[in-house]
Amino acid sequence: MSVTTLHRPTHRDALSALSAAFERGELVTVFGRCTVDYDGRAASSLGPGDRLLILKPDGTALVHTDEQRTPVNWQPPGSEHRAAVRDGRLRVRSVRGNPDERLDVRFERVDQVSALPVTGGRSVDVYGSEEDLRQEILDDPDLVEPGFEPAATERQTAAGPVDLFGHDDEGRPVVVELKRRRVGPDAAGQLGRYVEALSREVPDGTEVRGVLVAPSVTDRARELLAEKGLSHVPLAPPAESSTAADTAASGDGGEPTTVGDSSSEPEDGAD
Amino acid sequence: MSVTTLHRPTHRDALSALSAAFERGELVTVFGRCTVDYDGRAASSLGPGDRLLILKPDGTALVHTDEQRTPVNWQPPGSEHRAAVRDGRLRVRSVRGNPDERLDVRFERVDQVSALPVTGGRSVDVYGSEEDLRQEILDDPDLVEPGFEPAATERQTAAGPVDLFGHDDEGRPVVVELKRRRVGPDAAGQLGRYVEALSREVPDGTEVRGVLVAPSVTDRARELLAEKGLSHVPLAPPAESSTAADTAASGDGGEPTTVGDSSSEPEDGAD
DNA sequence: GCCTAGGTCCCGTTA
DNA sequence: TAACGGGGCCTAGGC
Repeated sequence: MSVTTLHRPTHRDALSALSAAFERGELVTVFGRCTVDYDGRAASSLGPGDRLLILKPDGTALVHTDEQRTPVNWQPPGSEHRAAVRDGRLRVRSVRGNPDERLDVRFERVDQVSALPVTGGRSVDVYGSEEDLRQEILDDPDLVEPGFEPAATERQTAAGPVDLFGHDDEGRPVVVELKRRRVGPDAAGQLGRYVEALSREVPDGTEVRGVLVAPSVTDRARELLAEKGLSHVPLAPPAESSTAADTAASGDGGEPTTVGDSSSEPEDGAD
Repeated sequence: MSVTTLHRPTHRDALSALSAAFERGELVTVFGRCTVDYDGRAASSLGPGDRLLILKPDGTALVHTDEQRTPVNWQPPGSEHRAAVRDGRLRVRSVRGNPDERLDVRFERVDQVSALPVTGGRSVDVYGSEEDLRQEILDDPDLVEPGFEPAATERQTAAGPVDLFGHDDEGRPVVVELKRRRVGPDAAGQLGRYVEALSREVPDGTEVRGVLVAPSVTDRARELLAEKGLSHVPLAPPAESSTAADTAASGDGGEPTTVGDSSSEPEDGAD
């Protein structure tokens, strides 16, 4: 029910702990000196070093070094973890099909094995997404342009679903592509594909307009939009969406301690 | 020099361990009941639960639950980690600028704090990348089409750098876009942009051809290619690039133990 | 610093 | 199942 940790276990003991933890549906961390080999969509191999292996009960495997947000090697959810002792070393193998992929982590030394009973919420609602931008516009269509009237979201076309479809103040069909952040040439191309597809579904001679709603666009994207006769409306998702969690900075309780890069700035409790 | 672990430490002791570990440049894991709040490019908040927090000396912060490869919350490298005890609870705050972002993890209970001295290689060479595909073609240009002659890689155009540029057996300019895996409409659009840009840099009337080299393309992508007069050459990166690490399956040493989803298959030592 | 595109992208949704 | 597009994408390489 609580955390189980083995320090410098034998490889056999580490194996036992691993197996037991997984039967309990717990998350497992293994730290020690290991090599990592991956073969699947691509292939890689990593020489000996001390790294952190994380095994999740959903089949996820992560190998982390002391740098980067991205694991140096991994296996996605749905994989099957197997552990064994081979040649006196703990070997953790994570395998999946479709595509066929295999990750092998071979420990020559195990410093720590921990079994962590994870509970509680695992999904976050994120504010500031493209969906929030859509809602913002549906609440006030004039943000796109005066007289704009939304007709459908996710309207299907031969080129795929259009974020927002409607008509302008003169009744012309308008395709709106939404982006939560600054966009490059790809977004202009995407909008262009939708406009072209819709142009073919509409009576000959009917002009279909295209509007890219995004906080900003790069120069190249702007050129592309101009070439294709598309326009850009600068608009960002709302900063907050009702629920905020910003009630800090009250009451002391201990001097903050800076860790990591020792900044030269003076420390104080604020912010 | 080795692993340091605290079990059920007080919040103050956890704080001390954290600070000490970071001064030693070690990776830190914290497991316990916590809430997580993020505010930056977007915003989110996560209610109480038992989760694994990983703090790297390069400024990376990861909050993992028992599911998914992607952390439920995080902070990219370059952030600054600070820890403090507020209202009797351990609070880890990770902040960065450009963009301004903040991650707060507040523990109401700390089950374990570990400091892990990570060493050894942290970067992998991956085989099967787009670069390997390029090399494959440079070694044998006929793979694109008989008589194809490469002239430049990363050739600059107004629309950006072209993966591979050359001429066909009749001397016509050819733009080659490389993809390591099956591609969709976006790749067709990308190639189209390059072809169009190059057409403008070339004498009037000179036809610029476009070739998409990829293992396969989706139906929609195929249609787009056809519309734009572009072609597809089915070709994948080489399966292996000299260095292989596949010498397992020799010698027993212990019965493999299946952990995780208990598969009904009989276990044996092979593969 | 921004821009551009690749990635073992991951991930959810829909046809 | 495959395909398509979003993502706090992350990350590397240029300019």
